[in-house]
Amino acid sequence: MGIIQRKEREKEEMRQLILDAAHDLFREKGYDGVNIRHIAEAIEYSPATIYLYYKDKNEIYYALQFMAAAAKRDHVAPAMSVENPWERLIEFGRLYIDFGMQHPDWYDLLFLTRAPMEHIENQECWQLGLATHAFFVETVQACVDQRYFKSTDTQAIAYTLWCHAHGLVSLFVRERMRMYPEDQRVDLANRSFDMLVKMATCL
Amino acid sequence: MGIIQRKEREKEEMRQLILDAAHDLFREKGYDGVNIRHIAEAIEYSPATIYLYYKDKNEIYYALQFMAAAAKRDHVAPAMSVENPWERLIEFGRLYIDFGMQHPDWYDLLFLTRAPMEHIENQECWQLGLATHAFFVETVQACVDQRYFKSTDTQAIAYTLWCHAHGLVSLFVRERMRMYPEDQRVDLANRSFDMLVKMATCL
DNA sequence: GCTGTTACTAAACGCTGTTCAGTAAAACTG
DNA sequence: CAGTTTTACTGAACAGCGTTTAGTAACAGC
Repeated sequence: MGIIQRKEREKEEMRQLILDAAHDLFREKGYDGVNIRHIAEAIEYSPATIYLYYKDKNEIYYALQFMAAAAKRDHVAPAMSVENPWERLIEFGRLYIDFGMQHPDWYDLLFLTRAPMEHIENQECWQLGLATHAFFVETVQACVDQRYFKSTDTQAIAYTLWCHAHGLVSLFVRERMRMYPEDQRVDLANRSFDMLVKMATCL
Repeated sequence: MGIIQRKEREKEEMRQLILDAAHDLFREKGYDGVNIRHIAEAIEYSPATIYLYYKDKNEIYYALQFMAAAAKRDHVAPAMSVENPWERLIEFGRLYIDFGMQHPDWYDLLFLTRAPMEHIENQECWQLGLATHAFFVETVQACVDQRYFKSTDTQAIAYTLWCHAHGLVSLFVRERMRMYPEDQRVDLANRSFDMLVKMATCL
């Protein structure tokens, strides 16, 4: 009676096949450049077949968003092992920005896409993001506890730092830094990060 | 020989008619919800007529982007008359964020839309944005000159402040603040702004 | 071997942005 | 005013999109 199990497995493999193809195409052409027919062609099935495994295009987006969230978690993971909370916070911020700069499309998907957010909050992707965010807030809390800040408003401190990092990456990702020569942009971003670290010390 | 002038004028009026209709529709339904046929219906012309006045949909977007830039300039204009550079800077930041919160669709269009940026840099909209940005940088420079900051890296200071404000607004606009209860979001944004002002004092 | 289920697809639908051939009015010319 | 050209506009179409449906061929169970 292993047929049902086999079918189940094949179904899951097919879902993964679609996702992998979508992922590859996305890295090549960006999100806007990919459509269902492209994905279908890549896996050598008809477009209609896709809809037997994913309700609609959004569901594929959500799955990719989850992959992006996992990639981000892995990228910032090294920061978690830093003992000192202050240094951990700095390393976390540095890696967060580094992730956004190196994977603008994923960052876009996670934080800038206008995809319908209503249906996403109970999903794995959002949970994963929340977990990373919780780790971030906990690190800020540890810094507050150890008197690295004058302020004790953990929530506001965390949000302020996040605003800076997110603003930095998204201005870069969405190309709103054009008033600065291209070869200065990364340097400016680095100086800005250092500056925020200094600012934070007297917060 | 006033016919040519009249035709010229009528052509300009038609362009404005299209733009006004697009603007109204956009405020109602958001950018994604508006298409050429909607605009055509609103002005009671056929869709093809639109293309006699605007090369393509992007050109209409650019024109709307210009309107958004003008609206933003007008919104932050009161800050320009503040004498003291430090207070001017704070007021400018406050109004910038206020604009983003009150007109998320316009802010989106100006700073978050993935519209092709290549063709925009020589246009009025970009010039307008540059002018506002220049005013911002000049204000930071005035603060630097009057020793409001310890640092003298005007560029990095300006960019850091912009990152924070932009991050704050865009997290709000693109609904990535869902981990905070809705009624706390504005308050958190305010606390974060106050915090950044404090941080900046010891920069 | 027959029957019902499953996996898949060709073709279509309705929606986009955009183009083009055709038309009727307006402007120019004599 | 009559004849010609130029202008302003449109209906119908095209290609590309996400998605649905009717139908088919292979498979599973008896």
